Amino acid sequence: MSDADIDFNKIAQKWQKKWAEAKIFKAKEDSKKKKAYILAMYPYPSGEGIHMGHVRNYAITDAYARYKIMRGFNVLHPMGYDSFGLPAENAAIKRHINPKKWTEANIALMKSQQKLLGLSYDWDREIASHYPEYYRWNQWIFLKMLEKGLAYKKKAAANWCPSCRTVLANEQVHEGTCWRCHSQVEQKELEQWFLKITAYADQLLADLDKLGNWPERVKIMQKNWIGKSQGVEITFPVEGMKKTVPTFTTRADTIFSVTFVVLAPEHPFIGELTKGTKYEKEVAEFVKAALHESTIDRLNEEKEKKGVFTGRYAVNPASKEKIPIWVANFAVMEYGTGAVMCDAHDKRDFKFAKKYGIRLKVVIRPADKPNFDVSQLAEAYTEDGLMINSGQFNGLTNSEALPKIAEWLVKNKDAKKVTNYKLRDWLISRQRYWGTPIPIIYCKKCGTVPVHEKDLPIVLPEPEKVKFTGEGNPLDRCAEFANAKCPKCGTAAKRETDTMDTFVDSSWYFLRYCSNKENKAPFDKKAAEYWLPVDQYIGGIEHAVMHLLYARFFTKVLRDLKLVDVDEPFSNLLCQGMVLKDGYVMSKSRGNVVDPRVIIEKYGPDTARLFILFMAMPEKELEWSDKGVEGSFRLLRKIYSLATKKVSYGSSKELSSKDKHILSKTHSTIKKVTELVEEFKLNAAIGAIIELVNLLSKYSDDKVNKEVYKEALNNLTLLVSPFAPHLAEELWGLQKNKGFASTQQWPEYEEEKIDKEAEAAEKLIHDILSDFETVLKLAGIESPKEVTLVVAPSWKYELFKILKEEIKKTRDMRALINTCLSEKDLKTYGQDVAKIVQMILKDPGKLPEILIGKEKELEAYESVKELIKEEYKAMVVIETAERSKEQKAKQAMPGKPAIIVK
RNA sequence: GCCGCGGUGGCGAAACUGGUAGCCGCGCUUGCUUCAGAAGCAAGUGACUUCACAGGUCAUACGGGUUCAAGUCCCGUCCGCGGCGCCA
Repeated sequence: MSDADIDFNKIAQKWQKKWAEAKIFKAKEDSKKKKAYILAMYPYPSGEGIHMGHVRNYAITDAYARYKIMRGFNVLHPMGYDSFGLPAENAAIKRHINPKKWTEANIALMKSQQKLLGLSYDWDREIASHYPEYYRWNQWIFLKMLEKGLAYKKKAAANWCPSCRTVLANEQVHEGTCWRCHSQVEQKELEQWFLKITAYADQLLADLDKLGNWPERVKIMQKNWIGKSQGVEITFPVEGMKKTVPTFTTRADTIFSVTFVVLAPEHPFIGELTKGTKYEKEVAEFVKAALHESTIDRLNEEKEKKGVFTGRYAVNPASKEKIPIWVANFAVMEYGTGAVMCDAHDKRDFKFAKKYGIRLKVVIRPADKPNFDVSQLAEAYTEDGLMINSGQFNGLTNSEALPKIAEWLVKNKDAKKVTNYKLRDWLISRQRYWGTPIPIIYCKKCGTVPVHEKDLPIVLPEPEKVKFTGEGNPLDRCAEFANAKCPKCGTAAKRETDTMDTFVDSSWYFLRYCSNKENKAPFDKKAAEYWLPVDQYIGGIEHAVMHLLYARFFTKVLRDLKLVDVDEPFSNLLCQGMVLKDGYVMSKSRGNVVDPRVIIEKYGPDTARLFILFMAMPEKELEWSDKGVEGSFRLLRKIYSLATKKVSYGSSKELSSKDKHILSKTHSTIKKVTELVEEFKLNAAIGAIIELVNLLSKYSDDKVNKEVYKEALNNLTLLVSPFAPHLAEELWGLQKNKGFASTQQWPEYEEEKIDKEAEAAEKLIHDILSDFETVLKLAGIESPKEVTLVVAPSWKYELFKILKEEIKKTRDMRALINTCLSEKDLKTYGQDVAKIVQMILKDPGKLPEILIGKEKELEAYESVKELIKEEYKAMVVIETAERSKEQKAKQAMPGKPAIIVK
């Protein structure tokens, strides 16, 4: 069969069918087997189907899952769809498409593409979050949280388009205007539901330490997101009012420097402070304008800091000075108390004070500048130093003073110790149709009443009954849905029409896979106990904080509800780098999506998988290009033809050096690939496989030993299986093996068969011979009578190899140099390795014994000698290496290697 | 802006705890094979220097520093990507 006849797609279809028939990827709880739960983040079913980023995610996950299967694990490797979300509703609004049908068509599309790839999913466990059987459990968990006091309602701001009378997602706001009507977007306060993730802030922080196999960067991001800080809340009495303004600070050492206080524009005191004063109007106008800006904008340090004086003064509890109270856009209500004490040792405060001519005062000076004054400063002094202008604390360093001042303020009842977090409670209300209805009923008599558990699920009305105009929340206008009876008193009442953030869906879906058909609970407890935690979770780095933090939070809540017995959901995490196209993440809006089907149709799924894996290390970001995809295809074809090639084997029972080389390479490759897969360096694992393939194809005409060659091919097939499973199955069959390659035992390497020197020697022989043949050609000699080989060992290479080993052993370069060189030389040449190497190169006679490792090489030269003798019937003389001779030899035969033919 | 990550040949990229920078692949060059093309096989391929070999010089975004030794560690700058709480 010629190569052109291989139809990789046909092979793929054949084996996909066989796998499905034999149900080899069906996962079943089995307490006798060690389990491995391998999970790729479930995708949002986009209208574009899957793109190369998905292929990367699935190829990585599948390779690992298949590897684990071959390692004898009971593997759970499921797939599902994160099928609620805004795009479906946008499609409904813009193009009048039924969001449910749209979503389900997208799922069908994605699934068909995933099936093309031949992934080892247990499709019987498929889930989708828009199924009522799924989201009823979102509602159930919500009710449990409500019981526990972990769900509550409060006012919060949302983007509001006044002309569409609707809430907008950040995504729907373009440069401050509505995506549809381009009206100016406002911030509007609405009553919304929150989940109390802050109750778990400490645990979420502390348990990061348990996640030893999470990428460090993800843990750091989560840590910063939680943003725990210890500090004090200092109370500033307002002059002339029976009122105090509390402010949070971690820098109590600067209290004597505090010369003004600023309030966030949302701060509830503002009205009261200015009521009836001449400042009232100006402040109100400022507040109104400031509230149009988003929080990110306001915190942006480059953005202009703006503020307005309230006309009121507070008293600094430490210095007793009268200090002005301002309102400023850089203060935010969400952090601390919404009020900031400002001083000369903070960049932002300093700039603000300069701008508005507010008095500043320094309390920390550099140790070397005794006469330090605020007038000398162009910007804030934020370094450490000695305390000045701070009463009894003068002379201390500021880090010494900090706890003392805090203590003193607490003792005087001007402050209390508090722990502050940047983490805020999770706002889950969305004013949209395509999400999980929040199971709450509002009754005029009974107030806010949770839906009865037995009445779950609260099912969304069919899309046909809902109008998607882009105005307001469609559910509000659907009387059939919105009208309900109060679960308590039975009178007419209104249903909550907000739906849940889709991050709720994805916060526990990994549990649902354990028992996706369970209908009495979110999941079967026993099954979850068996499968959890997820042993390997794989997904994009873009989920480093939100999804991964919410899922951890849910797991802890479910643990406290005694539903699961783990603290953490994902014991190992791999964040794959993103696949970019033209510098950006692939997305429809950018129009840079690459459909994998183009590659699959042309080359088959194995090529597509192999190629994306081979392109880069999984963690690294990747700029997509299909340049080189041919290379992966060629590799598969090469493996195929290698496995189907008729080889005439040698008859000798003795293993030749080539056989030894093959044997060693086979086992060293098994070792390497195994280690690399464990480390997820899949690109390098494929590289190692390529080396073995190249070697086998090089030797396949050389009368190799049958057993050795067959063993190599069999092992190669198994090593290839996680990466190109269809091809592996095909070859497994052709090699007359039974069963599926996919379920075979992963090959074990035998250390004693690995002989690095045999591998190196073979390479050397090969190199010399090919050089020799080239020289013959160049010289126009057909049958030489006498051949002199002048062998120049590569000292530099040897030297560095040995030096490297020695350094590793001794960890002391100097000691090593001393054993190699005399004191005089050391002085002359310094301690630069390169120079030493040069010196040694110039005078090989000086080489210390450790540098001489020629024995194996000599053996190789002997082999060359034998081969030449056999082939050319010539007499062969070997002259070992003096550098001068090497050079002479090279000069005698310019352009080519150190071989002289007589 | 803040948090995190990255910047290495013509291209995708390797490099263990600092120790020969560029594994493997693509592309390219030359040769073999072929009626021809495709495919395949063999050799070469960071840049500069040199008739050429040997050799040398310079190279991991930029500028400094630590070290016998830096892609790797430290400081600063520039550029790119992700996240920043209603995209998922």
